[in-house]
Amino acid sequence: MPAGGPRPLKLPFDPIEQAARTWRETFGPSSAMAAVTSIMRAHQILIAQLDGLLRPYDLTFARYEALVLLTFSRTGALPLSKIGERLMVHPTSVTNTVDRLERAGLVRRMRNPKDGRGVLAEITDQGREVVRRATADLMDAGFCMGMYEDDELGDMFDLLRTLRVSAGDFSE
Amino acid sequence: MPAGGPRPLKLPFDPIEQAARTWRETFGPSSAMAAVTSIMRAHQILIAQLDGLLRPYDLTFARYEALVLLTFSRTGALPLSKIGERLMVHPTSVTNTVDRLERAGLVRRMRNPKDGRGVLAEITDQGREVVRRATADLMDAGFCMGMYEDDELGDMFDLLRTLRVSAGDFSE
DNA sequence: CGTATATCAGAATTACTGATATTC
DNA sequence: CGAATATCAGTATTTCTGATATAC
Repeated sequence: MPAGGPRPLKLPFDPIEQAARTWRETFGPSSAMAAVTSIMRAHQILIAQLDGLLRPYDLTFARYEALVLLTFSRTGALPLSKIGERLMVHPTSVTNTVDRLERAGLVRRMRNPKDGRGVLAEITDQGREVVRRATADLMDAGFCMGMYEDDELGDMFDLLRTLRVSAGDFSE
Repeated sequence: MPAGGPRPLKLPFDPIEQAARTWRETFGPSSAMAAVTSIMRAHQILIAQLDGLLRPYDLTFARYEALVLLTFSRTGALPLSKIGERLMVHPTSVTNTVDRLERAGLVRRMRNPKDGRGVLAEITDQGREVVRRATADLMDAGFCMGMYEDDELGDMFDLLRTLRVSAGDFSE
């Protein structure tokens, strides 16, 4: 489990900024490299903190996202294929995630009455309760983004949206 | 190896934006959640594309970063502890990374003459050549950030810097 | 028949928790 | 002696590559 998190290092300088400086001298323009490295590090920080918050519920952020997705569905159940599509994870990862949630009693596998090939994952009452409590904790923690103003969060979403569009995540 | 990458899904809508809408109705304000989810997805996209570009060199982005760090050092050699500090990865991950690079002949382990406890990783001539070629490829691909203007990349770096400062990565 | 849906086996990456030998 | 530096064993998570059984 991606646990405790990268302990604070408290370097006396910004390591990414310094690398960017050296980079510029060696290879040339470096703003793309600095931005990419920043995203990598931001992801690492957030995963560590979010997984830490979710550990009391024996959830990772990935499993939490799947549970939330089921909560949002009309009937509390979705085909595994749809889960993979929405969360953009590999089919085998969906199987894995649902295995783990099922073992914990948070979801239940069912035949898909609409499609004999398919399987539905349905959230249980216990699953709904866990999502409720985990979400309360995450929101109390401001999703680990409490250092930002609301408009900055909007700016970040807008900026990253360009990348997601280019990757072909969705049209329009 | 984090291979090929998440294939484009071409949903007819933005799944993160839609989740944010539902989220707002169910739990409340959602800009932090949308920003976090965007960072997660951006990381996933970038890792897949960068690792894809580096696969011909049998490198992952993590191993590439370590190699670049050595390139930037005065003597081409650094203590493993320093590598872990700069790249902000776990000591066991450094050992792992250096193992892999050493097996590929890109770095060489040496005693640290300044500290009998320590080990230096020194980049080899072959390692320098691989970095040179891999970097050329990455720069040709604009680090997979070619959809952004330079000022947008700067904005992104500045925005994410706030998160890194809050996480205690560095002071000032 | 060809495609889609899961699942399984097997492999790789990354990282965390201890525990340990060595050296400062 | 206490702290730092790797390393090792073991575990967890996630993902990818086939291969496969089932059903559309």
